Amino acid sequence: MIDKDYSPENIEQKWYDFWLGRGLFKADEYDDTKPCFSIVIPPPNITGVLHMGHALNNTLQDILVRYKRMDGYNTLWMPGTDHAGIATQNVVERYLASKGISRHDIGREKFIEEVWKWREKHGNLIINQLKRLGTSCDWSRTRFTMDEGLSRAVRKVFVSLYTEGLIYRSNYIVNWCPRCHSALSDLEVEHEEEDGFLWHIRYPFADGSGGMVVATTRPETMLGDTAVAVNPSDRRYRSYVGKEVILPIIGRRIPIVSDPVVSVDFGTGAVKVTPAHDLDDFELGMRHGLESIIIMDEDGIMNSNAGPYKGMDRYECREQLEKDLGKDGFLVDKTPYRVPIGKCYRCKTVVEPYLSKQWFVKARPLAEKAIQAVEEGSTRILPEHWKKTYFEWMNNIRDWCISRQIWWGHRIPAWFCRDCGEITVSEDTPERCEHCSSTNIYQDSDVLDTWFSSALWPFSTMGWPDDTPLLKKFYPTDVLVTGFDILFFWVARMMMMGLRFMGDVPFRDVYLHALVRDDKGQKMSKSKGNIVDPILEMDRYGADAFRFALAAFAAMGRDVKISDKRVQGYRFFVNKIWNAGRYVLANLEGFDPDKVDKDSLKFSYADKWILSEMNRAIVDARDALDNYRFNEFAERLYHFTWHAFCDWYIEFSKPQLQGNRPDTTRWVLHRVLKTCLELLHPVIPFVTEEIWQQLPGKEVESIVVAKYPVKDDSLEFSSEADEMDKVIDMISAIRTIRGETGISPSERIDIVIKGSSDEIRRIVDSSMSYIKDLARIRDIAWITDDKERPAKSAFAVTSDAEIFVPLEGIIDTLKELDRLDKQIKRLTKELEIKEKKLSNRGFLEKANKEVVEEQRRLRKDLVFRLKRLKKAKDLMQG
RNA sequence: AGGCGGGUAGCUCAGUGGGAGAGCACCGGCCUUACAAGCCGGGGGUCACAGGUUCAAAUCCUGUUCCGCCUACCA
Repeated sequence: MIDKDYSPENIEQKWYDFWLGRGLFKADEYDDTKPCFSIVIPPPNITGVLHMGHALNNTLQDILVRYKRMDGYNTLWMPGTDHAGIATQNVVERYLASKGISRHDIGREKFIEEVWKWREKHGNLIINQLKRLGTSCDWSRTRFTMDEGLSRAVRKVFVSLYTEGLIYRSNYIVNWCPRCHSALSDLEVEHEEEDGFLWHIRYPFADGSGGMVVATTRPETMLGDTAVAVNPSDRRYRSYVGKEVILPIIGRRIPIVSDPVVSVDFGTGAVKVTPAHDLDDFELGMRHGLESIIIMDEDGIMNSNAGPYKGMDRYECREQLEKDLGKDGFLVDKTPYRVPIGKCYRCKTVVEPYLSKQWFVKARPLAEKAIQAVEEGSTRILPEHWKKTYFEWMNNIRDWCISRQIWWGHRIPAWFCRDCGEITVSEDTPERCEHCSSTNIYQDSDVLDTWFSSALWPFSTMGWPDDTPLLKKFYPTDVLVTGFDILFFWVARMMMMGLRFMGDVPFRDVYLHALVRDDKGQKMSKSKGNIVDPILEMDRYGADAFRFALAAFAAMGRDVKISDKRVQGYRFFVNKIWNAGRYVLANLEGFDPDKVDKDSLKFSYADKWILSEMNRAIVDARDALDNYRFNEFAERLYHFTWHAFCDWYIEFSKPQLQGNRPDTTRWVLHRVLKTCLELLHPVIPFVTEEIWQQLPGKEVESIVVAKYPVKDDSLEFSSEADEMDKVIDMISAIRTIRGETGISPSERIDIVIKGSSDEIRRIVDSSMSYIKDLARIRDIAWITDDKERPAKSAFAVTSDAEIFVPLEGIIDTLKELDRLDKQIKRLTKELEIKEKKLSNRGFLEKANKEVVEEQRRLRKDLVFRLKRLKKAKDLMQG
């Protein structure tokens, strides 16, 4: 027997340990008897702490994996973590700083050691939090992007792409974070607009004949200007092209060039050109053969090219420069302006476009196949509308800057020769330059973008570049479940790398879920203070309720809005399951389903009804999961479990257990509860296991590996189920009368029924006990003639019967008339709509026959009920 | 600038051609031995707005408007 009260903390850890102990989450690459299903986890950062995004992401994956595992698949859910270069380096630097140490104090090697130490100590936090959620990963295979095997994959990929010319090193404008001290890829920059200014600065002509005014949002960059550009079609400036201006303060003579990229109508129509500090300017500079002058260092401090501003921070320089320009009369205007700002997505520092030598991946050739794969449907992107976004980005893809000027990460396998200056790229550490054989070589100090190794995740985790049995069996994976925010960062790049190195897509489906927001739809953030902490939610309500809430809100393509209160709501559901379990178990003592001869069972109406409902729930649940409709899955089972099984069947079972076929009832209770638990297990793993373990008649050691329910045609009784629906309608109708006329629930009453057919009488007669029990009826009398209708009585009509509650003195006649009027009014309105529809010739001719038939049937029903209601009203007034 | 998503009950959202739904909140009645974390009953919506297609529109098309997000080199 299970405890009276449900408390998650008593069961969650227990069963998780049990599952791990039995190795139930393990995949078997040598098993050839089953179909396969595989997923790789989106690896969380080792610095990460479980947030709602992780919780949603992993809950959805776990639902799929548990479903497939139960459905007989050889299932691999590959777990692991990501080394998160910049983020981790930041964290460890902060930690060292608290002890008064900088990474430069201890040097690269020692620092890396410190990071590994840190990882040993803290890197498992998030993994443990995932376990708390109940995730059924094959933990024995846990990978880390910095593992030797994965590092080998990184080196191999780098070398082959380099050899093919798809990786190159070049001087280019990159997004530079002066705080992280590193280049960033385009994706790692967050764009937003801020209040700023547009400065108008006059550059005098070199020949002293006047000057021209340029507009800029970053005046300090003028120190690196090497030209002024105008649009060739701009009449105002046409004659100036070819002349020179003198750069104020610096005094450098720079040319005026013309280029179509310049907008005539922005600012003054003349733009200052700083090739070393702006992407457009750099490209313009290339076209016009302009010099690039770098004016600040890697910390954003002005260098000697900045003349008098050397040593100033870029913003300090901006202020001072503005003063100086004003003093010398060069500053013509300063107007407020919304300035687009790029910020480092890690530390929010304003990035500086910066000219430097970096490694790039030539993305376009790789993108082509990735585009094609989605076009052809080798990989499906769901929800579909993300396809367009994917294509949009892929079609306009730019080269990917992969070098980072930090220490923590995969060091670039390239060596420079001090003698000949050439580069040697090699998987293994080379002893000499492959160009001049000099031994005077040194390795590039940069590391690779973390996403470079993440891009290999679906196959590097399975042992690539070795040709492992795991790869053979489980690549490509079946589905990738991840947030849409890393569609480009990660999904697109895995597609490119998978196709290039495995010759096949990394996954058949990509299911992109939404972001988790608060209940007002706002993004969660620490500064807003609206964070919902998943660990706290699990502490309060249990992992089961928490998971169910996430699944129930995960409608495809919509944000997941969640609040503490909503999780609590589903805690009530889990509690409901718990209590249903208690009820069934209490009635199953001494019962062994294996000893029951199924053919000898004599199912009642109610039995047949719930078994048929069960079949429908099974079909719907499977259909929902097969199509990633998690919310439908959750809601469908919620409804079946609570409102079909608990609200109706368990109540039906009570009189049945007292009747003459208790064993049949037990069999049904057992069967339906077991099925409920198995259906729900993917989303509610713990409580389902706790109850399931106590059920008699288990075939396997755990619900984790129980067969996922399939529709059982031998338990399908649709016509009897329909008849039971009529009984349910009648019980509801009687309850409504009771509720609306204020008859005390404890009072048993007599009713009179006039059926519309012999059929209904037969049905009611054989369902008498249910009606009496659930509607609290003492006696049911039948009438066949309208003359027998009781005069002063409350009245209700269903599609099949009229129900009278003759309680003179107890019912208020006026109130009852009012009640009847309200119903008559409502049904009349409905009937009008039907009449209109059915008198429409176009409808009769063009609509489907079934639809017309259905409308006719509904009209007939309405006519019947209206007629009876009016009659009841007449009688009441009479 | 372009793209995408959304506007349905008081709140949060399902529903994508044929009778407007759920959960929560609200109102009324119940401690009926699985469950008061519960049971029974009830009220509540011009489906953003305007056109169009159709026998039929919350659903498809066009436009308007408001909100959110993403991409973009107008300094």
